[in-house]
Amino acid sequence: MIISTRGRYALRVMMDLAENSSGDYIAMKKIAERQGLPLKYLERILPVLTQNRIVEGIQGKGGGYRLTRRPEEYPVGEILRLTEGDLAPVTCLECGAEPCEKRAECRTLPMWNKLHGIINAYLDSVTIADLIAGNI
Amino acid sequence: MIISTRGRYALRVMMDLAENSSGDYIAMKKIAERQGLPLKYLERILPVLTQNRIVEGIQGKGGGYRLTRRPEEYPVGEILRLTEGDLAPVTCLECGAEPCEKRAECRTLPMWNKLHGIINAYLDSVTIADLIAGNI
DNA sequence: ATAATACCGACCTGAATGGTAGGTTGAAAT
DNA sequence: ATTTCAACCTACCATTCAGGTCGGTATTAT
Repeated sequence: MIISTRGRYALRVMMDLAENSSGDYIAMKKIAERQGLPLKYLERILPVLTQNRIVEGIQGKGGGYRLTRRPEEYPVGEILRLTEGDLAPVTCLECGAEPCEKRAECRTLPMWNKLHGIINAYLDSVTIADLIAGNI
Repeated sequence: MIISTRGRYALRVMMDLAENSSGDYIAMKKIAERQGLPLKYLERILPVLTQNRIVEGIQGKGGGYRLTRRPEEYPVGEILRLTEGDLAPVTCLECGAEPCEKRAECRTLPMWNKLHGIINAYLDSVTIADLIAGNI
């Protein structure tokens, strides 16, 4: 399994924000209720999205979250890379990984590299708008 | 990360068996030494390969393992599915998973399905012989 | 008999998942 | 000013999984 609940919940939140965008900020409590997800857990997932300007978060009464782009401008891959970390198929390809000493002669690495590329290319070809429209 | 050491080690073993096939059975101890992998751990990984006739294992002195097909007849995907379980990107798609009650209306499922297909198609297009030949 | 080998089950450690609990900060409504 | 609602933050916790290790048993050639 690659994609944990963190990434899946983040996608659900993004879709909810996209579908209920009236210009107002939307409280996470509303989204949690609508989507049937644990509020406290969502609160732990969302900071990375606000820090990366994926969504805009406003505190205080009447606050909440709002998209910063149009739904068709959010590739699914971008959301997943932020919430899940790299979508690397093997640890060797992860960003922070200490380089494997067999890297130079490794004969499986090209395969993992290509797989990594294929996965990212596909996930970046789908947008939040596509998910909503059922355009898969 | 999708692929753990189980699957990666299994591939290394298969490549080693393919490259050192003289018709004789090859002791796992030899492979562990050559590849620098923990023998005891390999012994825990291999039974699933023998049970599925991927390799043939013979006990006793002079025993060991031997491929049952030619290297070009082993798709990487087959080895990985046996050692890693499904290569499903989300738990919802795993074989033994209890069906999600939102499955019918889930709008991300088609994307996961397609991704799953893409991953399997690629990994099944590469064979052990390709890995050895650097044919990626 | 002995040595070498696959095979098998129990155990162990550390990290990650999937949360929960409780509080702090900030802004708007009263 | 006070209250209320919201994001934000830190610590904790239970369960599962990764990546092994350990010790032994069954089987076969010499």
